[in-house]
Amino acid sequence: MEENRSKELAKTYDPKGLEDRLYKKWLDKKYFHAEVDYNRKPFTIVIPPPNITGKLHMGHALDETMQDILTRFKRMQGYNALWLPGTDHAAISTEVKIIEKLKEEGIDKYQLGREKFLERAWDWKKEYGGRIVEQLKKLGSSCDWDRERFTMDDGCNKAVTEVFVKMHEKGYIYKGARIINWCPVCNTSISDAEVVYQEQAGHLWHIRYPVMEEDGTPSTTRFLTFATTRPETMLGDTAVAIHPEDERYSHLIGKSVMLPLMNRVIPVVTDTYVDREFGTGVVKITPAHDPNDFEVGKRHDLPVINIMNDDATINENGGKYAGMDRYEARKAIVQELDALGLLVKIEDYSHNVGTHDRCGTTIEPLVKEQWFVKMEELIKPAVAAVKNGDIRLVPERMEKSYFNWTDNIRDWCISRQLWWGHRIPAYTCDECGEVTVAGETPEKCPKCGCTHLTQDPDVLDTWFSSALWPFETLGWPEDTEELKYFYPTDVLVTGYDIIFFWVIRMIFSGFEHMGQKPFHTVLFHGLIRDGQGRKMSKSLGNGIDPLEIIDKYGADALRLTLITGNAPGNDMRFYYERVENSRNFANKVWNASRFIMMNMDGKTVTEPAASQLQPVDKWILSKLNTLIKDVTGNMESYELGIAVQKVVDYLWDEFCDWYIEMVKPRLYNTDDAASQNAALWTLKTVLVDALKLLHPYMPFITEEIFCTLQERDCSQAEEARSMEESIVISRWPEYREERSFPKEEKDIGIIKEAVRAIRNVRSERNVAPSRRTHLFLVSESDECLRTFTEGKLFFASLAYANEVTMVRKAGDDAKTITEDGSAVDANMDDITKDAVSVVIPGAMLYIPFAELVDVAQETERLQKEKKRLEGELARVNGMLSNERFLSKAPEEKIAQEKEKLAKYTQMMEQVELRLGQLQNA
RNA sequence: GGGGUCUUAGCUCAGCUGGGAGAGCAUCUGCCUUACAAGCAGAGGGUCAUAGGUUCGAGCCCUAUAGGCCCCACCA
Repeated sequence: MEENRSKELAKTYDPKGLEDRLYKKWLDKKYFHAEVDYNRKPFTIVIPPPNITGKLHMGHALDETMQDILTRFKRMQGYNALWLPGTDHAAISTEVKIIEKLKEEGIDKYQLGREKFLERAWDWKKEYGGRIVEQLKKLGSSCDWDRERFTMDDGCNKAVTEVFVKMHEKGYIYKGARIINWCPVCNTSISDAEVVYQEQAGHLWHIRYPVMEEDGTPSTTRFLTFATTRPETMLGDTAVAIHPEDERYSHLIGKSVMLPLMNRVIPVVTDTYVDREFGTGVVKITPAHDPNDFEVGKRHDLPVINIMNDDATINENGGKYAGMDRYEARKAIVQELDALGLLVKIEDYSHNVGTHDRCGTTIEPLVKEQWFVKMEELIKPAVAAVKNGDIRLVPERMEKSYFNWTDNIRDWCISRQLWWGHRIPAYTCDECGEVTVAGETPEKCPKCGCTHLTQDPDVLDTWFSSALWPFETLGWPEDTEELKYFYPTDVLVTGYDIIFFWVIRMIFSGFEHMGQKPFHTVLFHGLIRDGQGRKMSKSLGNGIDPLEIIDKYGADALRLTLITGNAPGNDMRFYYERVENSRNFANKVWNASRFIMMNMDGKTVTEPAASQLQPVDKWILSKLNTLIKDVTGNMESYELGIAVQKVVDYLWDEFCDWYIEMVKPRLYNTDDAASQNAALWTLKTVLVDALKLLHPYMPFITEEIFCTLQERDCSQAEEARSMEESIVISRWPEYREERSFPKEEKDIGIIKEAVRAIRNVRSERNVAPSRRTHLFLVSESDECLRTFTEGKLFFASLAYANEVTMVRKAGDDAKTITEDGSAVDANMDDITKDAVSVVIPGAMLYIPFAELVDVAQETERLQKEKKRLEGELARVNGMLSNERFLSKAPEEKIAQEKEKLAKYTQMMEQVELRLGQLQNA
């Protein structure tokens, strides 16, 4: 202990080393671990599991910071706080990465085989799954690592199978041939949500098909012309469609046309899907390769001819084009059509092309057998829960986005032609083809009894398991205590970009499988962009690595930066300047603490009697009290940025720039032990509480100071010290009525204004260089304000209401005043003649320096002030004479306005008085 | 095409249910001051996109317009 006290604290705050040391301590002490305890209220957050392939990026950093803030806040409030971490297997993105890596080694996925491939995948998981976890720790995340989960661990696997079987039994999961989005590069189907549309320059080919004559031969004169962006799909055309009410083509209803190149006669059908205004008003119908055409085909019972292989080459249904790549075939087909005189023209055309969000490949719509989840019924409770407020989305506007999704929901394609993921528990009988869905591999086919069954090779969409995350991580489908105690969880924190992918799916899954919502609040955040407002991306190379920022500025500075300066749910730009500011704040807090510890050194600080507290002490304590109330309120309504901004402003502006300055003369220039004790106690008390308020945001620095302070504080009783061995588990400060001092708050507020006014006048007059002003109240009984600047001593007697504030120059008698510290009675008449006045809210300050007076300037100032007051008076009078305002406004507000009226009226009188005096002068 | 959102100081953004235009950074001025120059004390700078409307009163509510961004759907 002696050693600690004598050790000098570094002049600047350096987070290096310190952060890892503290994090290790927290883990060793198991502060983050939560056990079921029915005597305490739980607070639960499940982490949005980062991909095992992922590297920590700014988006994660923000997401984790917000969750950590909530968790730490609730933990300090006494909740049994559980933040449950884990990682996601991320089916497709992981598989893509592994394939890439294999390619580098010259290994082909299919040559390697499924089993070996999965071994590699698990190796990958072991290597990289741990990486992101370590990076989360760098941020200070207070996760319960003992409960870490993985979407493909045994428990989750069990949950997924259970859900699949159950939903299949209920008819919510079905297998069907549908148009799906096919990625020819990844060789898998993807869901609608994984398709991104990109504007691409392409062409519009105008093609004509000969109309069939009565005699069954193609006409050489009558054609039906249409336009297409994908001419190669004509190989699979099974009809041509027109609008039923389109008079231009009514004569062709019931007729057929000849499909060139394939020499297939296909019918002309009528369908309202056709837009008469677009192009020629004729559409070729390719049910196998276009979702709309597929629907048209169903309505008209058209054959579905698939002309494409999985790798986007033309298959045997494409006649002589079989084997060609889709784009080669396109070229060849266009050429041939041109040769046949069937190509009318080619237009440049820019249109939206669907691409795969993972690899950017243009997707091909294909008809395939896939597994789907029927959404219509499932979605209902999820919609209702948000509508009736059972689940709250923050910010509220996200509800619109949410309903936009739910209102247009389509069945969810859940099968993926991948290897890495949860394999679909469906088994096909080799003999009779019967499909059995079961939790365990069936011994024999229930239909024919054959013992040879083959499991469906496909795996499930990665979001299928993530949808179960809030309860599978708590032990479901087992009936665990954890599930009973921690479920439903409390808050889900995530980006608005995965409302559909994840949030909706978790909500309906919670209702379906648990009969209960998975969480009561969803807190959304935006994206982090670079300094130019661009999305951070690998291709742009504009990503900023959070770990680099942590290394340079510390995790606390990064966290503070991410959480401040933007509204919930809005995107934010990342600037180094802002991190610097955060780092500077950390340094400020560090130095304030250093100041306090230096002064406390070797002293026994005890709680002073209320009478020993000086007005400034009461002021800062009262302000703290208000701060506690505000911050707690803001945090409870998820206004995290606003809350911490208030703490920062309080610590920097009020505590450091005013309180510490005001208290210095007391510590350095007097011997009043009681007063010093009161000051030190106030410094310590305020610091500790403010640190606690700050701790959820800046866990490391607050812990370091908190502990150092405890160690050095020899007045602290031994048992009291052990009660709060760490700020992590310390008690959240509470509002205390006995520490509310409205009068002192008002008084010091006025003094601050007064001092500022003095500084302004001095600065404007260029009378003396403006230097730091030290001031403090001499005693509690009188309302004297003693200030000194550059060694000159001023005396101020302060009053409000009907009195005035005066600052007198301390001449030869200054010393007497200093020594006995008593108030000076000043007569108004004595000073008004040679004083400069400054109007401040609620009081008038006279600065009695003749040399400062410039009548013209002062008159101008007062006239400006008069004008402002006139405006204010007009406003307040307007309000108070308005009947509607008087009848509708709350009492408090009316009283407030009346107070203002009185105040302004009085200020006006003073201004006018002073103006008169100046005119006489 | 449907929906959302934004337009406030030079830059990036706060501004909750209408009632005194704010912060950070940048700029300028003055300070080595006994916790902190990563600091301190100040200053300048805004017709709150435009036009209407509701109101005693609008950055905030309503309508329209212009421009930016995002999401969804997607037209062959």
